[in-house]
Amino acid sequence: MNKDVDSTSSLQVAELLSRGVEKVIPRELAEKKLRSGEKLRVYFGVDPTGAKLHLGHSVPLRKLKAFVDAGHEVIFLVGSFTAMIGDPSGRDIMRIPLTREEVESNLKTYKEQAGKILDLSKIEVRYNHEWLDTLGFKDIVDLASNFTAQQMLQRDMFDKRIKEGIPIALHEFLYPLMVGYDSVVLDVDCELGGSDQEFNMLAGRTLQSAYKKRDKFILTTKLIEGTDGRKMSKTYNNAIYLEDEAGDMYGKVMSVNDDLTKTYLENFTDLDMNEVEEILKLHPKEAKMRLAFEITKLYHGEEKAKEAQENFAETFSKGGIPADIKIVKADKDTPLVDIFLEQGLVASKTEFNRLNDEGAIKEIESGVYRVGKHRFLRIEWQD
RNA sequence: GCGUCGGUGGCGGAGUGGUCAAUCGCACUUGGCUGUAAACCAAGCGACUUCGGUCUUCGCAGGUUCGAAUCCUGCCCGGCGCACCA
Repeated sequence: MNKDVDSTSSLQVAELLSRGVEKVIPRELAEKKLRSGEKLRVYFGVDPTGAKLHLGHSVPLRKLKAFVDAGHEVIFLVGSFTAMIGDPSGRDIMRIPLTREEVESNLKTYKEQAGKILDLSKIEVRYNHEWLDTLGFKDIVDLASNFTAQQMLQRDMFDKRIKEGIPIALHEFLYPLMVGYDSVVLDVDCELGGSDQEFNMLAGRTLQSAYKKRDKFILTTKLIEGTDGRKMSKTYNNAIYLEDEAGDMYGKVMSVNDDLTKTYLENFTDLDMNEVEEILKLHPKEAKMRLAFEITKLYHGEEKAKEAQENFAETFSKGGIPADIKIVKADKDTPLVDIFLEQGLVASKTEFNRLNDEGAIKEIESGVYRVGKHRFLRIEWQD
């Protein structure tokens, strides 16, 4: 049952602490704990906010998996209580608190997505409302006494908000206390999180050592750029989602800046770093195709990934017709505009006319239309 | 509560009675060049149109005016200051 931890070789420790990792605080403690050969208690906390997970989210999840694979005791903490409050980190406006019902439905979605990376059944799942629900005011005051107003105000986003006159609600200061208290209850050796969680995790470290005398180290994972080089985020429309179809996923990776191929290989695939180096010696396009293949394979399996690759080559390199092209039947008297509009290929008739003027609408073979780069439709005309 | 400033298109941010479907930047779309990369060049970016125009937009609701995003009234929302420390 209690199998030996097999991550004690320096090489494995180095990989655990470097790949996809932004910071390890404090480093010496992390190395000492990992080298000791003991099974560590590690946790990763997430507020189920209902977001669609993208590759950026996969970095900490994959790191968590690495800890599971190395034989450590891993806890997946659901911020069932904290999600109702909202994390101010990285936010320039106040977050709207969620209801418990929303949290529950979000969690379901989250688990489905995270399940693509992690086998959640192998992990202990906890919910922080278990202990945060019942905390009294006295306990909170006590927790708060471990921090100063200055520490809170120094945080970037608060500083920024003050300068820009955007409100900071008082409860937003409480968030780090709450997630910090999670550490106290769970009493762990290590906490994982995105780099935006550094402050919160450090607060947990302070509290845990004050209350439990166990010193944990924290490990933050890197923030990876999206397809256009900016931070991967829904708002920038540059994210590759875990739920993207194989073809889509492959295509999106192909549209990423060449400069990011290495970063993506390192952080989004399981390939050995030596192999990564080999791949990078290829022509940039070849390297990226390999990257797209590997990522697609991870989420859709080898077969789908191959199909996606072949389809991509056929459609875009040769200018052919995609294998999964949408087919509609239409009366031969129906104007093209109406069909396109109905099928969502264009947003309005005006847009249709505009695209048409620009030469963006082409009939690449009888009945097969291509709008712009990646909108296709096959129409079967009926008499 | 009082005072004060402000709410404009995905975002930032002009405009302060007509020439405003609304300058500009970013984002986005499309064409060119390509490797569906980047960079670069060009065009577009409310809807409908018989391409002449027409219609709906500038927090919400009314009003003034030949005419309002622009003026007035009321309402809603937000910032800041004051009210405690002084």
